[in-house]
Amino acid sequence: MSIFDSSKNKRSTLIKDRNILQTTYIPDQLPHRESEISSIVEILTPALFKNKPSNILVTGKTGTGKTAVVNYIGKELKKEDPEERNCCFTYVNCEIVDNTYGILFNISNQITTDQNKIPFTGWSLDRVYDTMLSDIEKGNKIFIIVLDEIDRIFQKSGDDIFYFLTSMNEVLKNSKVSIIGITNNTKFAELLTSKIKSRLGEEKIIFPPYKAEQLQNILKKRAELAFEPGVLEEAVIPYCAALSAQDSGDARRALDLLRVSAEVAERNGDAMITEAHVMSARNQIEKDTVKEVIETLPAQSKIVLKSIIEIHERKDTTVTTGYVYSVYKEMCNSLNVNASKEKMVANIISELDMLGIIHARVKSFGRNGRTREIELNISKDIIEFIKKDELFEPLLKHKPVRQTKLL
DNA sequence: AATCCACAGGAAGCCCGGGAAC
DNA sequence: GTTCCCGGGCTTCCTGTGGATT
Repeated sequence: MSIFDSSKNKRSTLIKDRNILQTTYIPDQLPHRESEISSIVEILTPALFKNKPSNILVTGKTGTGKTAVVNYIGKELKKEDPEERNCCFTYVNCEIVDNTYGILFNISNQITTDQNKIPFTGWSLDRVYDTMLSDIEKGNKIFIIVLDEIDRIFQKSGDDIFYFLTSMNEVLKNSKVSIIGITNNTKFAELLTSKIKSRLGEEKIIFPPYKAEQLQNILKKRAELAFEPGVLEEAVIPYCAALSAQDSGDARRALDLLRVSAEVAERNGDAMITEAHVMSARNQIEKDTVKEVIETLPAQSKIVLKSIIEIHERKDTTVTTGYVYSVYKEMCNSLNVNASKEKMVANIISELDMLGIIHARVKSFGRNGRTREIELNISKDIIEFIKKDELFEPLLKHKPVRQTKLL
């Protein structure tokens, strides 16, 4: 008898292969990205003949298939040149490693085959540069280096790595280096110095967001592989696609929606996935993201939010900035936290508004001044969720103690 | 039309912690 | 270890504003 038994027995009857619905899965075909693929392939083809392709900057919003397309091309490139005689494809995600050393370490360890690898830490950057340079030279081929989420490095470590990587070719004789930068920040190019901008962005490929019908095709392809036949109600995929297209055109989110819908159906023990499941999946996803946003809010913001909730529950008055501030100050007192000034609280209120947690609009009350009228924009169970935050535990504990004292 | 309330919202300065340079 | 510098959080200061009231 194992604690997993009962759960194991009611294992999925709907989903055949869960992996396919994960966002990390790279499919064999990437529908509606044919033109992007062929432009990148065209740019990269010289690499197969040991000529240096132009550097490419790939931009587009999240979930438009940038990473998938580039990795797919990488896979195909390897098929064309299985022994990596003429070109070698290297992928680094800069979100995970975001300092210059880490990136060089990562690239060079993918490139070098032999023993003298760069250690995880300890060398000076110059030595890493030199080692890498000679490794690349020794390779005697074209190195295509993909830097995903390229804007991350820039934020943390500036642009010296770009400078290094792009200027390598001036020194190299046998080998050459091409860079493919991927970013979802459309303004990324503007942040770079003009010299690097022109080097890095020799070619620019922009990935537009998917339209509803394109999302539909993508989902359909995945669903055929992932689900048992006949478990999807006909309207489910169009519905998922429409919802996602109207939000963002983000294929990742569309897939998440489909996957969570299936999970909801499974948990209910239903034999088919229906529109209703999609609806509740959507609610759940939204709730989860809101929860996460709230959970990661700084303490001050949480206290402001809690103040707003408290006033809101008094029901008798409208919530205004001044009112919030007075409640906020009291609460800081009882929590033993030092309170910020009015302006700060006003800023936090604006922030909460931008996050969509509250709805604040400026309204004039005539002689009674001009201030923001604040409404909550979250559901009841999320309000309960905030109240349970560990930050406010002292408040819960204090009240009963005081009461017993009074008695 | 003028007044006045209770802030909004922008600019500038202060302070503190962390990392780099010495 | 000390100093310097930088960035970001926060405060201070200031001007602006819509509309009920006078």
